[in-house]
Amino acid sequence: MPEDVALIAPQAACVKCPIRYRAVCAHCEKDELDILEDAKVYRTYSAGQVVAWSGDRMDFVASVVSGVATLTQTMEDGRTQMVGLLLPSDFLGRPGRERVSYTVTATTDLLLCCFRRKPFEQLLARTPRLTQRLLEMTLDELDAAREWLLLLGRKSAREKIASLLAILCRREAALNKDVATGRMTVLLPLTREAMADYLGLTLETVSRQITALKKDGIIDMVGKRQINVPSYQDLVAESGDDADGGPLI
Amino acid sequence: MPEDVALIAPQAACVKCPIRYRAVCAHCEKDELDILEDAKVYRTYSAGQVVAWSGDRMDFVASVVSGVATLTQTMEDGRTQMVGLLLPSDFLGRPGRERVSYTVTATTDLLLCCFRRKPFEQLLARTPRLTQRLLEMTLDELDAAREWLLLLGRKSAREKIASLLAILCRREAALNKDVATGRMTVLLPLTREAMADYLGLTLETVSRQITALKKDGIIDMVGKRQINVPSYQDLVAESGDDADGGPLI
DNA sequence: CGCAAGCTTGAATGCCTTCAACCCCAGTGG
DNA sequence: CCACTGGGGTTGAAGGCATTCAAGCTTGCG
Repeated sequence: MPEDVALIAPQAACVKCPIRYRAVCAHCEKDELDILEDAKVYRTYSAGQVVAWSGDRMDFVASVVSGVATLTQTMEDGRTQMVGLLLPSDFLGRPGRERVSYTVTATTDLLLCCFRRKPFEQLLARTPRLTQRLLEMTLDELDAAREWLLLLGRKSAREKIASLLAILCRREAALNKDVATGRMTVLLPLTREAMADYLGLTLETVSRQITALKKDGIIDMVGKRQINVPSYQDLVAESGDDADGGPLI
Repeated sequence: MPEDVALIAPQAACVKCPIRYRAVCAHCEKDELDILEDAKVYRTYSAGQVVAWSGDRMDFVASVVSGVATLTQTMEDGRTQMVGLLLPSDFLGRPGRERVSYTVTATTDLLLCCFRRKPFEQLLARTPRLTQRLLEMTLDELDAAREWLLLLGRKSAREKIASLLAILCRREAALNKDVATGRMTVLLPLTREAMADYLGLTLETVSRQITALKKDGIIDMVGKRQINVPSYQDLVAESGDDADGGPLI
């Protein structure tokens, strides 16, 4: 099998799914879940693999079950900006649109729970609960994008790095139904270059600022990818956000 | 009446509304429209007025009928980033959230078609068409936010200005169910400072780059606010986007 | 008229980028 | 076994683009 084709993985039952209550299917009842169960296919991608190129047809939408994927936009001269960071339970694809607008890349090994687009759209049309959940998730993503606009538009390189690490801490904590605080540790799912594309910086600047945060005791590292945060609050203080940093409810 | 309280304006019938087929109510049937008709109240704000401060309770959601509003985020030290630009037919507010996350400001005289939040949420819950329309609009806004991320993260000051003007040209054309091309003219709904907040620049840089585009014949101006674009294509060429620049469908 | 808000222009500074060299380390094959 | 290789990462020096600070202009309006 060619390396650039996704593997179809054996699939687990929805009721045992680790993202059962956080993904687009969160509020589905038994009968709706049965329909999704029949329509779904698991696919796996390995770190670095491109899931779809901008402009490609994509005949499925999906939930991220495990791993991390990014959405990126590239200008003609090669400048690249990440515009989406998809973590477990996040939704990939836009119902009603058959071509993807952004290049989708697996930055770690990735497991997607895929639904063929047409059947999924039909189910959407007759399952208000599903539409409502997707709306809720899209609104959350819009809020996240707006935080990101502030980061890109107004924050210094140091604040950008601290913000990204704080975001990863919060997502990590949320996975365990917890709240970020005190001592934390994060495994970076991104290369320095991907971090730079997220933050609108160069990879050299990312590297320098990580070194600076390390020197100042805000973080320390085990290898290149594991980051220990002695105090989440101190990290947030470096991010330029106000104390809680959490979204309003 | 104190200046900072919105005026309640006399309201027109929904069937004669200029945004009838583009706003959140676009796909509503007669009976659904009747409910909205009863629940709606028009409010007007004058240019510069704040509609709601970040963190305020807002007991209504609304459609922009005419005029322009912005959503902005401000850091503790005063750095400000615009995170939303609401033009006619755009939706304001988030169902399910009683406090606003961003400061909402009228940058021109503004007419809002307001719905009390609770009744609107109830209608949403039992009117799938309304939810679907709101989902569609939110997805469009997310796409726009992602274009914006590229702009803030990777474009030069000159490209940023050209991009903003091109966006305004496109929105202007869309109002007339048209497509931007050739000679265009835009009335800037934003001060230089608001443009700077949109673009992640200082107002001085905005001013300098507008002067530069003028000098290069990409635009010319009548007063400070009316911008003539001799060639929309030339403007887009300055924006760094590829030729069509339009979103994929 | 005179003021203030919005805007323009100039000069100096600084942050981040660019270009370049080098390090680290895991995987590979002689 | 170990030299080789290449991807990912770090560090240094120089330069550029946008910011900062400052002054002056334009225009609408009380």
